[in-house]
Amino acid sequence: MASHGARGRSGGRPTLEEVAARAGVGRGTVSRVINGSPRVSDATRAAVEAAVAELGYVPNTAARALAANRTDAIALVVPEPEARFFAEPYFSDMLRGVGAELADSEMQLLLTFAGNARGRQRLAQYLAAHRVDGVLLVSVHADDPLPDLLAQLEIPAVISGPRSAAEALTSVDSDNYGGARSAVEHLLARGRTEIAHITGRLDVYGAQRRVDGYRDALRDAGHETDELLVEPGDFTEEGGRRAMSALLERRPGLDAVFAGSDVTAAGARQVLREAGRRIPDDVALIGYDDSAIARHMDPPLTSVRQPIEEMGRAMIDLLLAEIADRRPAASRGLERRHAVLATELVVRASS
Amino acid sequence: MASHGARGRSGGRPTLEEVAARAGVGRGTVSRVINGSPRVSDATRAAVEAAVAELGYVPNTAARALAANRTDAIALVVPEPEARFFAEPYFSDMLRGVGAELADSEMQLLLTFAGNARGRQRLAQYLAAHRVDGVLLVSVHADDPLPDLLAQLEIPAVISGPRSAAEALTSVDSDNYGGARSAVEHLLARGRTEIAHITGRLDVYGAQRRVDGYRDALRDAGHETDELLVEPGDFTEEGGRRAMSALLERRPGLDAVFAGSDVTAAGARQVLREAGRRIPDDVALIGYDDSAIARHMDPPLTSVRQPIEEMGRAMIDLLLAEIADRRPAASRGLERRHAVLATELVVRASS
DNA sequence: ATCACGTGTGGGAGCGCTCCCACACTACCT
DNA sequence: AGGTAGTGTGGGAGCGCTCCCACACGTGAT
Repeated sequence: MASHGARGRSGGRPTLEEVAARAGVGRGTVSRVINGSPRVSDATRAAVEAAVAELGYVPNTAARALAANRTDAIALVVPEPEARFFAEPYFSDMLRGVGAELADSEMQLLLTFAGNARGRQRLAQYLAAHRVDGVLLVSVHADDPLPDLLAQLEIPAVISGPRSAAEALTSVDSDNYGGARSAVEHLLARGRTEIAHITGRLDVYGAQRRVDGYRDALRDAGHETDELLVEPGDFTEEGGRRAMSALLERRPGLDAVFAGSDVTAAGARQVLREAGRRIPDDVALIGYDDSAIARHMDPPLTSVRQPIEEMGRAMIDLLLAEIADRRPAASRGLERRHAVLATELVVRASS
Repeated sequence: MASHGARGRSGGRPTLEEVAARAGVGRGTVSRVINGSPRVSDATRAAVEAAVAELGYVPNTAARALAANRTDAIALVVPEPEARFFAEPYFSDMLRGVGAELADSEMQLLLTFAGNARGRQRLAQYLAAHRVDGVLLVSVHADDPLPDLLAQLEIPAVISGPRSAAEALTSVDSDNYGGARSAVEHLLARGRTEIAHITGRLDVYGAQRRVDGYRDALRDAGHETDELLVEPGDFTEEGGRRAMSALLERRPGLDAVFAGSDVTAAGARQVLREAGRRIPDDVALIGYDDSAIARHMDPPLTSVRQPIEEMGRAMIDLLLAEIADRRPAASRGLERRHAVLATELVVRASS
């Protein structure tokens, strides 16, 4: 057996040319049918479709990508270690929305982790090779160079987070400020007076905005700011425990805690229990994200729902639009390129 | 700093040809350097590498794929709804092993969900288009047509599970039978006499093998089979609760439970607690997977550790070898194409 | 009749690579 | 001297598409 015969012409998949021959038309016509161009007569279209079906023709992605200079793929970039991706429901919700919105598109989704230096390196290489038509960037940190890199490479990209994170990039955000306000206002309305806040990781934009919402709600209600009631967390359960311990020590009289995430609230709850505080009788507790944890906690946790799945959908919509705009290199419409989605307070037994 | 030098040309990225011109060599030589061929003199190689660096050359993936008829990508196919993927540590461990082993390869990993009919459809289309060089198939169910499809399309593939699942495909499995035996033998050695088993989903091959191991261990120890001590579960917490309730009703005198997964064990634990049974005093409990849950449970859960991460590594190794073998269309070495990795019982306070 | 258009259609010219053959050029034999 | 390897190198011939120009047809206005 000739070793170089592996390039087998006869045994391979059918090509455009073969379909064209079968249907008795030219290559261009088949291409038009495949790509849904309207400039084909009904009879011709039917003949081509028949030939495609008979031969089981499937377009060669590589050839298309080379000729058309596009890949029909987009990347969901997670600049976090994989462990966090699995630990936080945020990402799975986001992925669900993205997947759903992408379901009826031809686009293929690539999941890319870039949690360490090596991953960053690979990603940069990857983007430089233009292996994707667009990028979805979630969980961007304060000093992250990724947005700049994307802008510089002129790769369409949508970021989840506030516009300030990367002015040049389209963004989709949820109303972190308003969500935090609604939580605090709810606690105030229930008569709580000493309300603590365990923040998220402050190098994540949204976490900072929640702190702002917390502060402003208290200030607008006439409370004076007590910085000892604010303790940094990091979105993890362990961080929640640590912060709660610190808070109890500094302000044993607190009667409510607004946590930066449900997971954090779970950690805080443990410490409160161990300290003999009843929830909500002694201390009211509110989380953020309204994830599955919130529903299953004992008692069920009041939480600020972010429309994460919708955010995923919105991000895809904007990204696809931006990719489509890239073809005719005009009309760089700057209108409504920054979306903010509303949050909702889901009240349960913990408050 | 010269990275912008050649950009003006046709507005695009530098090509092989441009690198060749810059280095004063031919296209073929540059290609050889890029692909690490040894048939290049040191001087020439250095010149080419300099030109590559100066121009910031990055190979065009599409062109390479078209010319070489390969994609440098492999797919990790998860034939489950996305929710399960996130809920079960099994998948994240597997992904970690796969990712680690792939880190120093040029291969890119695609994560593909095919949990519903629509996903299946997309996947089939995807495979038919040969968009990947190989496939990793995890969590295959009994009547799944995917292995056959892969064999038919002649796409290199490695399956996680026993060889019987798809004789034609390379497989990597952990010793489910032995793992279950070791768990039961441990319980027997501790003097337990009425040992129940909550199974995994029985349409998953591994779960069935664990039942076999459970039965054989009891039989070999001279116990007679009591089918009322076996209750089907589905790997979920809820399933564990349901099964435990059923078992307690049928066999209130049981003194040990071997659960099909740690998550299942967590569910069983809740029901045991509510029924007033102390662990391990009244009832010993053993899980499977040795996931994070096991370590953090109260009391810490004895569990059968599967080397999932290693399985991921092994799968990648075998797959890459198979892809490499595909080039010279000879030597379809059938040797050691079915690997079985050992399990280990991790004993903690619950037994 | 001529011209002007719009509508379908065929096929040439690439896209940027890899593969492989041909061709130096150098050893080291007979 | 001629022969025979082996080594490094250049470049033609594609891979299977998309893009776009050319052209064959209508059809209606001049």
